[in-house]
Parts: sequence; C-alpha cells; structure tokens
Amino acid sequence: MASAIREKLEATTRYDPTEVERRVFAEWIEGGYFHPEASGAPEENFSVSIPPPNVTGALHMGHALNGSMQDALVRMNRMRGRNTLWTLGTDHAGIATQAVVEKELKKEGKSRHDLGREAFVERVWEWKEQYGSTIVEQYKRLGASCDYERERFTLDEGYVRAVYRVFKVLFDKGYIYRDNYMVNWDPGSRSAISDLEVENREVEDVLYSIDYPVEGSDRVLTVATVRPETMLADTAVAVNPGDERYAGLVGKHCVLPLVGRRLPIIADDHVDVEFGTGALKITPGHDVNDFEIGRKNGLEEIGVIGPDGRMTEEAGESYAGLTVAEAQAAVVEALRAEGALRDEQPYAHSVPFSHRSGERIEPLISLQWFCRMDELAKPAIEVVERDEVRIVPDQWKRVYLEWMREIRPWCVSRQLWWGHRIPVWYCDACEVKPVVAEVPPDPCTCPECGAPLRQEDDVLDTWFSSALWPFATLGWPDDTPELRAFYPNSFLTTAREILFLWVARMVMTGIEFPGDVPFRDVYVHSVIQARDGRRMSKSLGTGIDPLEEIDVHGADALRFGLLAMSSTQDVRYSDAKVEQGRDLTNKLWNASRLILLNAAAVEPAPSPLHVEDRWILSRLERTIASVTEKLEAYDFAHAAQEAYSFFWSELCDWYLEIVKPRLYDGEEEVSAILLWSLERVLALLHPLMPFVTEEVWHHHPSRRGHLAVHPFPEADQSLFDPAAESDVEGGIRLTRRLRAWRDMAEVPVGSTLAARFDGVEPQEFVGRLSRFEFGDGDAEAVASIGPVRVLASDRLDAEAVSARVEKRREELRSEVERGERKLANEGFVAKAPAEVVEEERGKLERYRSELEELG
RNA sequence: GGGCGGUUAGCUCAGUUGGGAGAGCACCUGCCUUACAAGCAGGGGGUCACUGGUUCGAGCCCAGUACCGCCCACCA
Repeated sequence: MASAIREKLEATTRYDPTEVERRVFAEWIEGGYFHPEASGAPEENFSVSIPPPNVTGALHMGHALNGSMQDALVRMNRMRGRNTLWTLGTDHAGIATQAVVEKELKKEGKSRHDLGREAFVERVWEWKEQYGSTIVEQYKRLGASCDYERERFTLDEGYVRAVYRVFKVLFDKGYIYRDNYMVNWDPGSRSAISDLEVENREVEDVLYSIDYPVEGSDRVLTVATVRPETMLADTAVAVNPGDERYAGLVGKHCVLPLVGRRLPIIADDHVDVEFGTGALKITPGHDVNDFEIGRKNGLEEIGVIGPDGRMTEEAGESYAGLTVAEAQAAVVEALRAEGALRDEQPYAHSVPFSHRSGERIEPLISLQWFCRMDELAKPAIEVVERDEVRIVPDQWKRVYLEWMREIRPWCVSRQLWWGHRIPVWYCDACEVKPVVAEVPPDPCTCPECGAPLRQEDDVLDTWFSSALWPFATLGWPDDTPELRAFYPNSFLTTAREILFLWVARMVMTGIEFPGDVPFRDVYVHSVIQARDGRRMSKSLGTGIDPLEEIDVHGADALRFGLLAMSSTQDVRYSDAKVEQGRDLTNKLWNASRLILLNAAAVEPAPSPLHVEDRWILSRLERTIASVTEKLEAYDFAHAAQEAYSFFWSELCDWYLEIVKPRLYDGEEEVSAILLWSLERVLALLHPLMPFVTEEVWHHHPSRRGHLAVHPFPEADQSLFDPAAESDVEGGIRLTRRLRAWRDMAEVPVGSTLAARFDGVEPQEFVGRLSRFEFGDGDAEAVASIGPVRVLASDRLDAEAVSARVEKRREELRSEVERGERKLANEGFVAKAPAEVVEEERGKLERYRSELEELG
C-alpha cells in the first residue's frame, strides 16, 4: 500500500460520507457503468423503469425508499453481469406544473390568459429547462444507478409520438370517444378530472328539507338536500315505485319553489324509502345519481353552476354570478321567506374533493373525451390471474382484480394548456368529421372545404402518457434496439396509491401496444409515515427531507435505514434505523482499517487453518445465500438486518477478536481469509450501501475495477461447515458465560483468573477473551461453569462468588422443574413430534448434570 | 355501506409450517483493552389489545369484542 494512502487510512477513525459520496458517484458516471449497450434479450437482461417523478417535484421519503429498493436490485443484477438498464425520467405533471408557472405569473401580476396559449407553454418549457433537473440531481445524491444518459421526459419529442400513436389507435378502435357527460369538475384547476383523482372527505353539512307543492292538490312533497342551490336545476322529483305513500302521485307534477318550473313526479328504484321522506329531488345537471336517473327517464338537463364555480344565467337573475356558497345562502333565505323550508339538520357525510387542487368537486355535465376501459382491462385481468404479472404481497392482487373488473370509462381530457394537446382537428366551416391523426395534418386545412383546421384545445390527462412509460421510454412506436433488449422490464416497485392510477394502466397499454406485459413483478412497498404516525405531507409540515438526512448521516445510512424499517405494512420513520445504518458504515470503515492495515501481502483466499476460520467462512457463505434470497423476494428489511448482524456480531465481535493475535503476527493464512471475506462482504453490501463499500474497496489490494461492476458473491456451499459452526458457537457460549460469571462475581476487569477444565479443553480464545488462565493447579474449585472449574484465589470475593453460584442453582432448579413438568405430561410425550420430545429430554439432562456439579 | 391491514419490551418494529418471546434505539453497571466511545463487555425490562374456543401445547389457528389506520362505494 502506498504510504500516503496508508497514513490516511491510519488517521481516519471515522467514516465521512460527505467527501466520499460526490467523488465516488463521479467515478461511476465516468466509468459509464450505468449506461448499458442495447443488446441481448429481455429474459437475460435486467431492466427497470423508475416511476417518473413530477418534474416539479423534490425528492421525498417515498422516492428515497422506492429508489433504495430499486437500486438494491438493479445493482445486484448489474454485478451479476446482467446487461442492466434503469431508466430515469420525469413526468410533465400537467396540473402541478401549470400551477407552478401560473403562480409565478401571478407574482408578476399576470395570468396565463394575458400571455396566450403559445407564450404560456413556452414559458413552462423555460421553467422546465431551469428547474426540471432538480429531482434528477437528487436521485444522484441517493446513489441511484440510473442511466442518466437516457433520461426521458413525458413531453419530449419521441414520447409525444408514442402518445399520439396510442390515441389514434384507440380512437380508431372506437375506445376513445367524445361525449357530453357528467364529470368531476375541479373548480380549482378549472378542469375535469378522473374518478381516481377524487378523494372523499367527511364533511359537516346541513340537510335542508324543502316542500315542493304538488300541482292541483294541497299536498306537498318534502325533499331533502345538502345542496339547496342546486334545486334551481331540478327537473323532476322521484319516489320509489313500491312506496305506497306516493302511489297516486307518480305521473303528476309538482311545482319547483322559487322557480315555478313544473317537475314530473317519477318512480325510480334508486330512491330509498327509508331515507327522509322517501322523495328525492332530481338534478341531472349537478348530481351523479340524478344524472343517471335523468338519462334513464329522458329528463331535461339544466346547468346552473359554471366551470368557474359561480352560478350561471340559467340560475336566474337573482343568483347569476354568485358563488355557490353565496347562492346557497340566498336560496335558503328565499325558501324561508316563502315558507317552503321545512327543516334544517346538521348532517355528516362524505363529499368528493379534488386531489389536485383540494377544492370541492362540482359534478357537472360537460363535453369531454373518454376512453372505454372494459376491452383493455380483459387481458390485463387475465395476466394477473395467471400470475404472468405477479403482485407482491399478494393481498394486492385481489384489490387490483376487483377494481379492474368494475372498471369504468376514463375521462382523459383536461382543460389545461400544459400537456399533450389532443391530436384532433376540427373544421369550423363545414360539418366534416374531426381529423384524428398522429402528426398534425399538413396542410392543416379541411379536406372538404379547404378552410383552416383548428386543433382541439384540451390536453390529455397526465396519466395517459405515464401509462406508456415502460415502452415509450425505450423508443416505441419504433422497433428500437432498446425496446428489443429491455422490454418487458424485470420488475416494478411502487406505492399502493398508484396501483390503479398508474400500474393497472401500464399493464393494459403494455399488452395492447408492444404486445407484452410491462413487467413480471410488481412489488407494493410500505408507506413511511412521519415520526408521530401521521402522513408525511408538505401541507401538514410532517415531511422529513431525505436530502437533509443524507447531509447529516450519509446516503448509505439513509438507504440502509429505509430498507431496514420497510415492511409490508406502513411504518413510522425511524431515526434509530438510519443511525444504525450510519453506525454500520462506520463499523465497516473501521473493521476494514484493521484488516487492511495489518494483513500480510497475500492473495485473498479461503484457506482455513483453524476451526474458527472454517466457522466464519461457513457463516459468511450462509449469509450470502440468505441475504441474496431475501433480496430476490423483495424482503429488504430482513436482508439488511441479516447482513448487519452477520457483519457486526459474528465477523467483528467474534472472528476479528479471535484472530487478532494471528493477524498481528503477520500470519498469511488469516490475512488471506480476512481479505477474501472483506471482499465478499463489501460486494454483498454494495447494493445496500454503495458508497462506503466502494470507498473501502479502493483500499483493498485485490481491487482492479470498481465494486459497482464487481461480481456479486454467489454462496459457495462447499464451505458450509456445520461441525465448525457448532464447535465455535459452543466456545462463544462458554466465553459469554465466563464473562457473565466474572461480572456477577465482581472480578476486576484487569485481573486474570486461574482455572482448570474437566474433559475437553476449551478453545484457545475462550480463556483469552474471558481472561481465564487454564492450568492444572489443584487449588479448591469455587465454581463450575460448564467444563471450567474456577480456582480459589485472593482475587475472588468469596461472598460474591457464593451468591453467584446460588443464583445459578436457582435458575437450574426452575429449569429442571419446567422440563420435568413438561415431560410428565402424557399428552405431550404421546402427541408431540419425537424430535421435540427428544430435545426436551436432552435439555433436562444437561440442566440436571450442571446442577449436580454445583452441588 | 363493503373490503383490507394493525394492536408484541419505555419507543419503532420483527416473529417462517403451532413446540421455552426477538432486533435496533432507550435504560442500568463496568471499561478511553493500540480497528471503531457512532465503540467494547455484562445486565434489567413483555398478562403478545380483550373474551371465549380448538389443541398435550396458541403471539401464531377459529369465533366474537374494542380501539387505530388504509382502500373502495352514486342514500339525497
């Protein structure tokens, strides 16, 4: 080792991630390790598409966890020599990005309408150029081994071609259509949104009961509503066909208070006889159920609420222009004045809100583009039923299937400017059908009358383009080498909240377009909650910034911590686990210093001279087998914990302590084993903690290339050695008992005690690590610990010793009693498996003989 | 209204097919032992939410109860 490096290694007793991480990452990029050739077949290659973060986004804990998991598997497979691609990119995130730029404009006192569409979109692109790489840089901080040279964006040129191709094909198949239909209108973004972007929240409203007089009679029908302002758009009153109270009224009319409109009284099964009076006002223009009933019964559809969330002209001049809330107050007041308001009751119920803007959804009828999903869903159901796409853990399989079987049309148009503008062109001059095309028509004129064509104003739902991510990023619709080499992907990891929004749609489009499932496995990971168990959220201020955690503890520490705390159920963020990861990086660093600074210059090799060598090699290989198996099963937490405990407890606490004298002696065999083990441990841990392992590897004498492309260890079963394991573990147990005995007997730390042994001589390390000196002295034995007889000496406090012995006797008596009781149970002896009973007998035997030794 | 998950040490969580309850952190005691005090050695700590059942034996299986969380859902 060069002396400068040696000095640095000697002097640095703490691992410092800050300097290491940037340097090491730059080396990886320079090596081009993350940028594979597009060659080979998907079955032998390994590929993953990152769930594309919003281009407006900043790395949050969900990204960090998801990234740590993907990187662990990606790195492991790259090290195994597979041609590995991890595609990275960002999502244009229609609503979110448009909102960010609009907010910027607002500061300048402008709106997007002041700029006009073209200039506004230009402005968003400028924003994207300036800020859009933030999150990509943050993935680098995490150490994610993505192919940064193949970065994609859902609005880049090639991607747009994929989106337009898909739109055109689905349109030609008749799946995509335009219709005037009830949609979830988000007054916040002033756009329609899909069912999946709606969340229901519990709200305290007032339930108003209103009397509707029946025409030509003195009866009234009392209806109940939480939205009295929508009565202005009522076009019927419905009762249940089986409701005898109203049997004679069906077919008659009542008169709408305030408005005077005649409303037919109709019968519909939907009406619940038990609720309220059993009479339901029907507002087809502003209520989802009423819309259905209206269409079924051919009712008039009136809209009194506009896209801006204000009352329209249709609402009448007393209300037009008011906000919904103002209109509600005015209507209630007017009804009260008329004496039509019968009752008001507080009423808690769930109400749809926009997941995007947070505003209350206004159901209204509007002209939108929809995509029929039933045909697309069929094969996507089958592949999951047949486990061709495997959902892990499998409870999510059922959730996926149930949703898919009930799937409804998807509203894909959005009234935004930022996004994929729908590739449909209209002629305003004649009645010709709209032109739907993958590329803008050239010339852009009407084929019938020659007038200029006008493109559809609406853009597509962001998720329409995300749905194509695994293949559009690889160059589809062209038949590219990338597509041939890396599609389908190997797996996908995701949070369950986008199982429907994203995962299901990728499965559908993958089968429909490239013709194969997009990935074989879907791993649904846990959600990391805030420390107090609340959701991590920006608005609640409960978010924990992964970059701050990286600044403080290092990326490896965060990665290890996240993997170790992850689970199939939701977990609270654990600082302790991240600190455990940090401590592990430090331990790794220092154990490596011990080995690298003291090992003789030899070839690393498993050449055992002693039983402890065979033991550690056996344990190492078993750990490799087990950790690998767990990683492949997406059991990241146990993989991390197991690697940790092998390295810390077995390798450091025991093996290194056992072999220190040999190492300091310059023994070649132990040096060879230590260097060999270190190499394998570094490689095994590299997918979990890439930075520190790579940095240590720099100092390893066997180093030729980077660890990032070093072969991943494969467990060598020929080194499994149960006999050595049992011998050394016996020695360890004895050492611990001797140490505990000393502690209880209050022997000063520094003093060595004399002892002899009965039967088999304990291994050399037992005496050394517990500070006992074994000889054949014939002094009186004051205590027995297994085969060890502790000899009387003036270093021992007789009282403490006898107290210790008595305590042990007590323990043994209770153990013996427990064993005897169990074995006296005829049921147990008769019905328990033989080996369980045998084990119990063996234990009882050992306890009895130890008790006998103690006298 | 349906469905799913949870309840285990002071805290955060593990616990394979039923066979003496584990980890990390925190706590107590003793150690600056020349890899590491972000360390080493030793230790204390649990009615496995509750009630019943099955079994020789239940944290684990069954039935029910109570809280907590999530998803889906068009009773105004």
